[in-house]
Amino acid sequence: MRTGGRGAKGAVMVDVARRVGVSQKTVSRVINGAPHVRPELRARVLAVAAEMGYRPNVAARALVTQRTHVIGVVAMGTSLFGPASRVFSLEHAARERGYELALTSLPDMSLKHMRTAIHGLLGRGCEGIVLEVPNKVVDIDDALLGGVPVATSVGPIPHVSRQTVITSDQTEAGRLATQHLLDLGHETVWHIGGPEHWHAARERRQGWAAALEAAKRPQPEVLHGDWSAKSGYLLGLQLAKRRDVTAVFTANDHQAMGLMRALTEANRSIPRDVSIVGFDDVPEAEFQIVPLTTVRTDDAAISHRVLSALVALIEGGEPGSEVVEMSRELIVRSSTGEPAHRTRAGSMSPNTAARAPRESIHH
Amino acid sequence: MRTGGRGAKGAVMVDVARRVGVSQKTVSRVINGAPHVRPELRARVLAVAAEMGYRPNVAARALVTQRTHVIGVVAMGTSLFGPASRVFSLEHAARERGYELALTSLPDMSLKHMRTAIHGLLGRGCEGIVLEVPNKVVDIDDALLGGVPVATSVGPIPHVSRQTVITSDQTEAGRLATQHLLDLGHETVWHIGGPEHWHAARERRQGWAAALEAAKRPQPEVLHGDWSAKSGYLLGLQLAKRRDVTAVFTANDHQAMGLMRALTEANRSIPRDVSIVGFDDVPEAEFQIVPLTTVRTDDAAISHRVLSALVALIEGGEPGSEVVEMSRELIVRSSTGEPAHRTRAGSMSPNTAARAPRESIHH
DNA sequence: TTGTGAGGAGCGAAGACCACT
DNA sequence: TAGTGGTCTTCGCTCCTCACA
Repeated sequence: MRTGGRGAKGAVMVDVARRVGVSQKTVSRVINGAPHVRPELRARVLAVAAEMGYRPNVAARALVTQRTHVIGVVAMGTSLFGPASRVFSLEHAARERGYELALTSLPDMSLKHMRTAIHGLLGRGCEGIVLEVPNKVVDIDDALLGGVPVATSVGPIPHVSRQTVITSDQTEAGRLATQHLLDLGHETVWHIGGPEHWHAARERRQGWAAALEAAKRPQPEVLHGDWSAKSGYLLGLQLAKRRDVTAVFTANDHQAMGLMRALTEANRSIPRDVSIVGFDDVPEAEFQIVPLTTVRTDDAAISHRVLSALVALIEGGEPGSEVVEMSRELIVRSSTGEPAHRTRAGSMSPNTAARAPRESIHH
Repeated sequence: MRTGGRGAKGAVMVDVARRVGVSQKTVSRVINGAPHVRPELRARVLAVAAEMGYRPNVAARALVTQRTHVIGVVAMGTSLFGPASRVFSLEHAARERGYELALTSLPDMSLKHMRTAIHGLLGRGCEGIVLEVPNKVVDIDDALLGGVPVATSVGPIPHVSRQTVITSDQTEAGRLATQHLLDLGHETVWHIGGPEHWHAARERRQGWAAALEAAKRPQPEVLHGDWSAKSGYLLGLQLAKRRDVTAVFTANDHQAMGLMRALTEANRSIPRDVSIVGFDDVPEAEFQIVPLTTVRTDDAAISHRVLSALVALIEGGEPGSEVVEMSRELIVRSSTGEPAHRTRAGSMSPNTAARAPRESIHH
């Protein structure tokens, strides 16, 4: 067997070695850029390898080096904008560092699925795991992990020792959004939050609460959505009934869209009757019928940090936690304005929503 | 060495075998569910394996079986709704069949990146490739692929012999959208298409053209966006200037959103002055300030078909092409209505856009 | 003969160690 | 003594062959 060609299966190192007339080890050295090979020989080996279409066998290499360079990702709600774009950021970050991702997306957050997912990832030989699921639903421990490290930005995972938690201070971003509304003159700000088991939802809510507290304003009861536009709409119908609601901060843009719909349906105009601030700055936020004021954060940077931290753990670093100052920027568009009673004289137009935006749109 | 425990690295088959007092081969049989093992012995082996936290080494297995069960995916524009959700559908489909995905997302569509991506995937030992990029920018050939099969729903890839193309008739969906507008009484329908190198964009446009042709209506010049809300907005500004535009079919929902914004900015109301049909039925389409009429297709089903086709090729099937009847459904909401001149008597309200929707929203 | 099990040979590459210049 | 390059072994597992009830 193995008479050189071996059909469609592709050449292996020995084949290249024989063809060049050197040992397999020498080819190995060339392929891995190891020293102690004359430049001319190196070039010849490379040439022959390319000519034969040689491609190193990852399995063989992984077997002997005990390294797979695979990083597992457990994600959820991947049809959502946030989670989806984070996965792709992770993918890029991993590639840059010579790792690849093994993705598992969970249909729901049952604990059983979680464990199965982790188990599967471990079975694939991944050397570290990134969790992109609500940390409250993660039920794993050191025994299950078998020493594989974890990194995440969703908050600390209980019962896992080798982990690094990246905390991206979203509180400040939530505070920023709320403060903007207070600055405009609103007496207080309502909040449509995300699911409480999501770390990001809790932080944004905390930021909102902090801003109100600092300004000594009453804190209305929080309404909790599920990130979807529909939940924003349903909760928005409730808010629309209350005449004392003049400003709302929603935990993400899609909920804000639903809210805008609900308010419109109740004949409350935006921003004359109610001002709205979203979160995420999804690409279409700027192009809503009422362009949405929102907070833009640098999610990709966080993903990169998470991946760096994980790689550090894999390569022998110490577990720990880092608080990362997440860049955030308030993008003011047309969905926010002063409360009606303060500008009553100037804006009696029946159709504020359809007016030209305050901010020109950039191309 | 290898004195049973071997520290944190986990047990291997021999360890389990020794512990049970059988040969390593017997453990192998048990793990792989092979016959010729007494039930009691099987149970004991399983118990000990679990107790020791034994996990098969995928690299070793792959090395000897020459199978990796990895499927490569080359995706693009993954922050877009369509591509992102397709990737996750593929992931589920793959898992069901015992395969896993290796994802590569391209930052842009340079040919160089394409080749690098394929090369990387092949280097990882993937047994098949799914292309989720515009087929026009794919520059690969049998030599590069080295016999690895390809499956895709983006149209045939030149110079690749082992491929199966799943054609999901989106033409019909485009026709449906256009016909709806014609049925409402619009003289003709304008079209904001997607990038022409995307197969889906071409098909949707063709459907639009076919509907107009069948009805013997004039075909306005097509405007081409890039799937983004911003492009819909910019092109929409042009359409807004023309008083003869009463109906527009956009190739996706996000472009439709931009268009709605542009029309609103130009003080044209939706649907009184202009009716709009989108495509995709993204979750937030229903909750826009003017709920969007759109076409919903079963993308996930197509992804499953693509994956099935690829697995068939991997496991020895014949290349070919399948035309799949893609299920589609027109979701009529508030962004479409009869043209103004036909209902002039009844709807002189200055603010049609903000009125309650025609369709009640389901919970 | 039919289960049931053990023993040995690789899979493809990398590392330790040795042997030439 | 450096620099070069070759030999032999090993990684963990599956398949093939063969020995025993």
